[in-house]
Amino acid sequence: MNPDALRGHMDALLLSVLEREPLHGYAIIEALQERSGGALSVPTGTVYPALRRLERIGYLSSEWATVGGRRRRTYRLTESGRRQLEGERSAWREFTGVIGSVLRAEASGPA
Amino acid sequence: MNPDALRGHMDALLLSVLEREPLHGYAIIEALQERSGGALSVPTGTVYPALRRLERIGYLSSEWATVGGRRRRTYRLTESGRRQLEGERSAWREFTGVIGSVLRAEASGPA
DNA sequence: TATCTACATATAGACAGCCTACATGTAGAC
DNA sequence: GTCTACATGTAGGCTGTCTATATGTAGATA
Repeated sequence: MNPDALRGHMDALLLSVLEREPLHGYAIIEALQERSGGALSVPTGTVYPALRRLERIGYLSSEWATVGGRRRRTYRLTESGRRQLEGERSAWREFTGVIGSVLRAEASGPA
Repeated sequence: MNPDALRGHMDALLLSVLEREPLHGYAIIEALQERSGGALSVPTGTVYPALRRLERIGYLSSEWATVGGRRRRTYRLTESGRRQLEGERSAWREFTGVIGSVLRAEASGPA
């Protein structure tokens, strides 16, 4: 998967994976991998800064927890983040529709 | 349309629009707009450098023409570009499949 | 005990590509 | 004379993803 292709869609992925339940960064990476059938390997250097950015914007909130001696920062969707996720979903549908319409235009041409 | 979303898909759009026939930059911009139902307004500062990049890579070739007193640089797909377009199309299908699978995962969760 | 792997977070700096803004020029309409 | 459409191009900004690196715990295994 070309990294550049993810540009602008990372937010949607992260918000989406947090829709069901709060998760910490490491678990988010695993969840993305799992949900994508192994196709998405998002590096930590992408995920952690992105989560902080989303928190700064107000789409996520976080709190520290210690589990088994290890420190985790658990992120949770805010109300604003939940609304944003809806927006991301419809933006995704529009995006795929638009690009798809260009890519699918038959080589034979219109009437 | 969020500009960042186009990242990494510009090549596919440009190659696709040139599949049918050679076009010059200005006409490519109009074709993108038309094929997308008006949704895609790609600025010249994006298109012209991208076309040059694609030519440098070898996916496009170009030649100057003068029509009605105006100079045009007409771009045409090379054989390599045609193969690349096939690759871009399958990459697009994979991309939408992967992102879609993450975004569509039901909030109710698996068994 | 030492070492390795999985778990867990974080930052600095590189990199790439899309964008805004600007520059330049012709043709034709009004 | 001015305005719009046509037509190409570059410089520099911006931003987000990536690579590489740093740090540290827990548990398995030799």
